[in-house]
Amino acid sequence: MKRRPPVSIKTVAERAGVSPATVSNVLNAKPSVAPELIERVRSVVAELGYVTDSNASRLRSGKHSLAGVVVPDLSNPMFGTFVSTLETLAREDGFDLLVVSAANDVEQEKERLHAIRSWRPAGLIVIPCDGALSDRTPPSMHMPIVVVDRLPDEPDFDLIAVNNAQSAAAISAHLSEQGYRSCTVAGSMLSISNIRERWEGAASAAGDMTLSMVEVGLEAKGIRRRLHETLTQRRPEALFALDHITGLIAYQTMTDLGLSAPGDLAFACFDEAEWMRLVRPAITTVRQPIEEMATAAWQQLSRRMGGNADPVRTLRLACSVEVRGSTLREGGRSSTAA
Amino acid sequence: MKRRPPVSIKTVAERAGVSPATVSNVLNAKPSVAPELIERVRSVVAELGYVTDSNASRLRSGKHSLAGVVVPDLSNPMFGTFVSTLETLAREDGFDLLVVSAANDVEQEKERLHAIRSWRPAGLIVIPCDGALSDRTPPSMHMPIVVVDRLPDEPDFDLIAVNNAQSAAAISAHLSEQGYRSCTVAGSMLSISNIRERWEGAASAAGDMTLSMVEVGLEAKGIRRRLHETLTQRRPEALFALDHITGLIAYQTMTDLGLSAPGDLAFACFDEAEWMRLVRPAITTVRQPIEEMATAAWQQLSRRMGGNADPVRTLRLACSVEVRGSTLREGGRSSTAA
DNA sequence: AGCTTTTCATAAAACGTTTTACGGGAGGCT
DNA sequence: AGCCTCCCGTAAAACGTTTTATGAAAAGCT
Repeated sequence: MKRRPPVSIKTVAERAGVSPATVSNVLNAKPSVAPELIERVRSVVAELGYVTDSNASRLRSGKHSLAGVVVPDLSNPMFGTFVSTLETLAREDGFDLLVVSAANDVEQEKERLHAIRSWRPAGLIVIPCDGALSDRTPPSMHMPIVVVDRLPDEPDFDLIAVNNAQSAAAISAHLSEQGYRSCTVAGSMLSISNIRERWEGAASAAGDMTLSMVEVGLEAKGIRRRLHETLTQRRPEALFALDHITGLIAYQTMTDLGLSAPGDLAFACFDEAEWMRLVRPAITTVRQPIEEMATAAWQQLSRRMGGNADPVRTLRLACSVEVRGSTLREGGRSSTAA
Repeated sequence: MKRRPPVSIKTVAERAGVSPATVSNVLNAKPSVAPELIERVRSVVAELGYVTDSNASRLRSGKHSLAGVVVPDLSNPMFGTFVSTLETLAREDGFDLLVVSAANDVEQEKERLHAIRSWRPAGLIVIPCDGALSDRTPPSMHMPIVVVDRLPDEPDFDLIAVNNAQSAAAISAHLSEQGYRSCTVAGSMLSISNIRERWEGAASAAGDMTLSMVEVGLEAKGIRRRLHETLTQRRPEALFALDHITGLIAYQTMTDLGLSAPGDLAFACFDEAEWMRLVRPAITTVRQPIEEMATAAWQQLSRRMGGNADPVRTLRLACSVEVRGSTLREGGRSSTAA
């Protein structure tokens, strides 16, 4: 725990008997430095373990190498995977990532969105808690922003999302086709655009299956209560959870009540987690292409940071619908469709 | 996408008709600024949406408000939860977090550990890929570092970990007590300290149950192959997975082979994930206190960043052992113990 | 009024870089 | 020899802040 004086470019310069400018030139591989000096500087850098201060560098050169990522909740493995993928891509382009998670709280999201500006990132990738993003991005925030997964209220941003409506419709159609006559659709909140889109999609393809929607909120306790009510009071023939958390708690609640799929009721979930393939019977799901979303988001942000000023663009990726035992009426075989 | 000129403290100063120094004084709540000026500056700041540049601020003041976090893999929900918890704590203390994940790769970890220095964080919290951390932290890296979860090779760092050996011993003892005569213990790699500790703990309490260890590696394909071999060639009476990934793939493999616990063999896992309570029978696990680890890590780092120079300290937290159906011989009831 | 003290705003320096502009020396040409 | 390039290294300015030192005006005192 020695308190050595910090080593700066000056320290290196002195020790190598050159000027700071020369050290800078060596480190940034500028032409016109004598080979001998390059060598000398390099060795001093290695010896001292000197690393350029990115902040000072950015300050002078204006070249940023930091990008910000805002997700609703890092403890959700979907977002973890998203960030993880993003990070690999960013590093390839020489960027570091400042990651903040908003704990599913709109207030915190606002605060973090503000705080992150103080680091002057070159751009932002945001999965907003809900749609009201423009409130939280003052006009003075003039850096490229790519929004992912959830539609912002105003179409001022590039957007990467999935085809929520079609995918939900596929599940709905499948359930109807299997002969279920009633289905409860459960999702956190309709104010979140992807939940809304999924509900609308499901509704559009229900055929003569009667559909009802229940909003369960974001907090575990409340979700559990609402689902318990739903399953005990007038149990539907099918249950379709519109997001991961709701699906998880729905399955727990079913288990607690001694209900199993598809015997007591069919069960499907938008968003796929590992365990959904592990339980028996396995659960019918819609799997989102997380890695592809991350890749598309980074590419788009990359372009924007590079100065591209094309009109704002929306990209919808396709999910895969995985039909498994939890929704099959008879002992039919599971299949996969787009 | 307008390219406004960036707004700096000077812009604010001009517009408010004061000097930059005054603006700084207002923003940092220094005494001796006339109330009227405070008001004037505040309103211009709000109007322009000005946010202090943390980098420039740090450069001059030497006060850092950034801390680094290095985890092996963000797509692992345990680490996601860890980072998420950490972030809340950090924000409370006015810190932002630079999060990097090493994709379980020692080379990448080294590279990131190097790269992160360029941001001059005030301190680092690291969950290393393996033990050989000191290679990767050159002496010139003189900032406080708290290591979490895995012992570094040299005890130069503060450490927060769990009582791996005792907890694994508890599982081992439980299995032995239930009358299983042979148990295969599967873990990624013994070179990772917590896996090693768990194996040693398990071995210490096996009683007359014969134990054998199989190292499966970190990569899904290899893990699957090794476990498949183990379960088909000379199937033990019990299987104890020493980490989350191994546990997940072990369970998948069992399912694929049509084996179920505890009938065909008992199954237990170190590390608990949601699904382990959802499958039937539920799985016996050791649950690590992730949030507590994060809290302890931040507290310790906080102290160090505050200048505390006490001798390096190791903290071991207790896990809870959750005995469930997957290891119970008879139709016994599940119980919980420390 | 004349003095001291207090109050409060500012100019300028500094932080660690990169960049621009300059200059000294070596070599090539007439 | 004189001149013009070219090569290569450096001094100094600049980036956006905070801090230190300075000084002007206001207030308090006899």
